[in-house]
Amino acid sequence: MAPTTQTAPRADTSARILAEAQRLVQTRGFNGFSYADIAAALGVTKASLHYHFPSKAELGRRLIDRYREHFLEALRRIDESGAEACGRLHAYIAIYERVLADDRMCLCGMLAAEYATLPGLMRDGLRTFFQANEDWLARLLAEGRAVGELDVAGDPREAANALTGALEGAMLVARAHGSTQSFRSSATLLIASVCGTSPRTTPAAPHRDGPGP
Amino acid sequence: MAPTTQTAPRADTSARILAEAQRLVQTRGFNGFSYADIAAALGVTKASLHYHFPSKAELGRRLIDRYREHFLEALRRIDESGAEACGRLHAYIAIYERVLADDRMCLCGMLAAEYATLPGLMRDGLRTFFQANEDWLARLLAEGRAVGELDVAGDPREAANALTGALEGAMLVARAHGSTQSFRSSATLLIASVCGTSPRTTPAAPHRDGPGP
DNA sequence: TCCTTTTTGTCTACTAGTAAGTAGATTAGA
DNA sequence: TCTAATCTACTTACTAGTAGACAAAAAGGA
Repeated sequence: MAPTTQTAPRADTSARILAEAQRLVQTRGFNGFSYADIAAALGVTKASLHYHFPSKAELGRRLIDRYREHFLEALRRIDESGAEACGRLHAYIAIYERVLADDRMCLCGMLAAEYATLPGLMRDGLRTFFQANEDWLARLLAEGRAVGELDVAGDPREAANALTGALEGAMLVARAHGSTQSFRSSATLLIASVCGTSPRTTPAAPHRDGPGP
Repeated sequence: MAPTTQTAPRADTSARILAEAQRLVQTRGFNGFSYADIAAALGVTKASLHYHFPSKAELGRRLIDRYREHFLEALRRIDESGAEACGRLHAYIAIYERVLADDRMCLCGMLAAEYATLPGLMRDGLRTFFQANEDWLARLLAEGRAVGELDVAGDPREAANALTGALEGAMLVARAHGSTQSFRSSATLLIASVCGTSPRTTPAAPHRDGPGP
């Protein structure tokens, strides 16, 4: 294997593996990279990766769980911002926008495409992510409608599901299109469809603590 | 290789390869299957596949081109149906619905996720597909708005782009969700957002001549 | 403090299996 | 007899995953 000089063990290897693996999944898909790719990027051997994450399936599951936790943290921050429904919706969409600005697809959106080829553990994790995501969004829509701020027809859960799908799809085609602008204009239209007036609060400040969500 | 008894050459092998390859891309992604999978499903050898499609990249490109042609044919049929804008929009969405009913993702939506890993030839084909798709849809939206039938705000091209993305994304999450209903309710909301009243014509009859689009 | 033991993380060197792709013989039909 | 289509048998490269040696640090005991 490549590195012939023995490097000192470093405590953050697990974290570095996760970060690089997440980047690879978000840009190339779970079937689009190998342990060798991670190893090369990090300057370690494949065996070392297997020490930290025995199988690719376990690594994948960890990535999903971590992504969901980061995502839910971001949602919690939005809740705590005290913004009105429309501002919170803008902040929600800004999360997606930051992912795309980094030339990435949503981790779980990418994995959703590969769903049929994923190990069972990962499939369960995916469903949990989308469920939690849509739960939060449905609550936001319901509250926004209750105070007369948002225009949501029918079941908020269905609207949340549609909005999630629309955002994931907007990222998908924007990446093939090679234009972030494509996503931005789609997002604007989606916002306008539920949020007639312009937001009364600015979106939450973009946080950049880690690689995701 | 598996088949030891020499089978008689059959003229439709190319077509059978394309059909099976398309099914595999739509269910597993371009990186989620191999020539061996197609060979096994068809009872031929890998070498035989390479005779018809020298490389996987060429096979992929052929799949995209064919898919686009079938798709545009379907759009032409909708145009020729003489339905009003709202009915044509329903028929357009019915195309996606039929793909999903077959437990498949849109071929190009799937490939869009894998975009970064695709050979150049395939990337070009993908962009052409989305361009043609959105061109048609933008024209429909513009016409529908001109006759006062559709409620489209802003540039019809941007609305078409957003709608395409929303439908692709709705398929994506519906597949992970395991429920066709998820797609259907999203589609209903999307239609309602531009097409206030119910359609005055029934959607075009589902054609089933081939494997796609 | 010095010495031993254990733990942690890494490496080299391998396995078995699969990937795409090729060379060349063989068959069947026009 | 020629050509299209198929087969057998292979190559090279990569896949996930493993066994076991090694080094450094941490922990514990005298």
